[in-house]
Amino acid sequence: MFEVFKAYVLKHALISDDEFALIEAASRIKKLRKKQYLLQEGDVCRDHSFILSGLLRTYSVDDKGNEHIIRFATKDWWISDRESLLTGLPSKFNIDAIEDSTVLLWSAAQMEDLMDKLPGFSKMINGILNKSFITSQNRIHEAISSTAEEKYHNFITRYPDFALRVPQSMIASYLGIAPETLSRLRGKKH
Amino acid sequence: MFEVFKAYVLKHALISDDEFALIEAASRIKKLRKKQYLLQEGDVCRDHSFILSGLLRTYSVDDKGNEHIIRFATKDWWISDRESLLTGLPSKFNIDAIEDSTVLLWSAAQMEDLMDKLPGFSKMINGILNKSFITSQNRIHEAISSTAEEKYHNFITRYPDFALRVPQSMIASYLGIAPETLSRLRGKKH
DNA sequence: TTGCTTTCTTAACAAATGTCATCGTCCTGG
DNA sequence: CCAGGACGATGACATTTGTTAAGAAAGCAA
Repeated sequence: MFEVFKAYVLKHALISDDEFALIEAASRIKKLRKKQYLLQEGDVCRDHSFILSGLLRTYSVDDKGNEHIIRFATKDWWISDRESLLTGLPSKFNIDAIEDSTVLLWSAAQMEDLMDKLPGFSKMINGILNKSFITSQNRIHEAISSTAEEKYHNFITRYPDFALRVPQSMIASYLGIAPETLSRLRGKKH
Repeated sequence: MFEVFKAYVLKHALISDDEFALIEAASRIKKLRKKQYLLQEGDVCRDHSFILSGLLRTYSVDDKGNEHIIRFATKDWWISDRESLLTGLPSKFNIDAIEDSTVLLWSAAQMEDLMDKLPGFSKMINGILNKSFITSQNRIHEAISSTAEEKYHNFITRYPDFALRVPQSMIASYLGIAPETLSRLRGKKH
C-alpha cells in the first residue's frame, strides 16, 4: 500500500529510495470501516493522514445536532485538523470514513523530523499547503459571492466523483444549505 | 520602515543581522494612497507584500458590479494573490488601499531565493502559511454553519479594529450579505 | 422475502434575506 | 464655504431559504 503514497510523492518531488525508507519507517497504516472515526470532536489530533483509498469527511456538529461538512477527501489527499495538530488543543471537528478507507499516518513530531531532514520532502509538503490555502480562498470567495444554485453547479463540476459517491444531504451540508433546498434546486429546470 | 518588519520577524524566528541584510536588499518599499490598487484584476500578481502601515482589502467584482471582499489586512499582515503568484496567471482579484498604506515587496523569485538560502526564514513563512490556512478553514466553517447575525458578531469580536476603520457596507461584503441586511441586524437588539 | 433504515422528494408555511427606493447626515474636495 | 457624494437607516415588496411533516423509492440486514 505504501506504493500508492510513493507514486503520489514522485509526481511532486524527487525523493531517493533511502529517503523513502525513512518516510516509510516513520509511518503507520490504518484501516477504517465505513462510519469509523479517524478523529473525534474533543480529542487532540496527533497525526497527519494521507489517504490511500476510500473517502472521508471533516465536519462539525452544532447545538441542534446538525452536521456541517468542511471538506471531503479521497485517495491522494491529506486530511487532519491542522489547528489541533499545531496547538495541541482538542479538535472542534470530527473526521470519519464515508466509505471503507485506508490511510497512512505520521505523528506531528515524526512529520516535523522528516521535514527537517528532507528538504525536498519539506518543500513538497509546503507546496501542497500552499495549494490547499488557495483552494480555501477560492471556496471562501464562492461562499460569499455565489447563489446556492451556483455553488451546487460548481461542486458537481469540480468534484463529479464526490457527487456520485456521497449522499445529497452531505453535499447540502458541504454547501451550507438545507437538504430540502438542494433537492428543490435539482428539481428546477436550468 | 524596515524596522517594523524586523520587529515582526523577530517575534516569530531567530534571524541574524546578516540574514536581515539579505532580506532587506531583496525588498522594495511602496506607498499607497487611499483607493490606490496594489493589484488589479486581470494583472498577474508578482509580489509578496508585507504591510508596514495602513489597511488594505482583497476583493472581486461580479457581473452586476457588486464587490465581494475576501479579506482585510493591516499592519504586520501579508497580502497577495497566492494563486496568481504561483501559476503566473492573471488574478481574479483586486487589492487596494482602504487607508493610505505602506508595504514591503518581494518578487516571487526573490522570495523563493531567500527561502532557499535561509531555512529559518523559510520555516517562519511556512508557519504563517499554516496559520493562514487554519484561519481560512475556520472561516469556511463559519460561512456554512452560522447565521448572518452570528457571522457579524464574530467579526466585530475577532476584528474590533476593522469594525471601526471600515465602512459597514464593506463588512457586509466581507460577510457575504447585503448592506441593508447588516444595517437591520445592527438595528435589532442583540 | 420481510421489515427497517436511509435517502430523496414534495408541499405548506414561516423566517430570513435581497432588491429597490427614499431620506437624512456627514464629510470632504474643489 | 458649498455641493455632491458616501454612508447608513428604513420601508415595501419579492425572492430565497429554512422548517416541519409526510410519503415514495431504494438499499440493507436478518
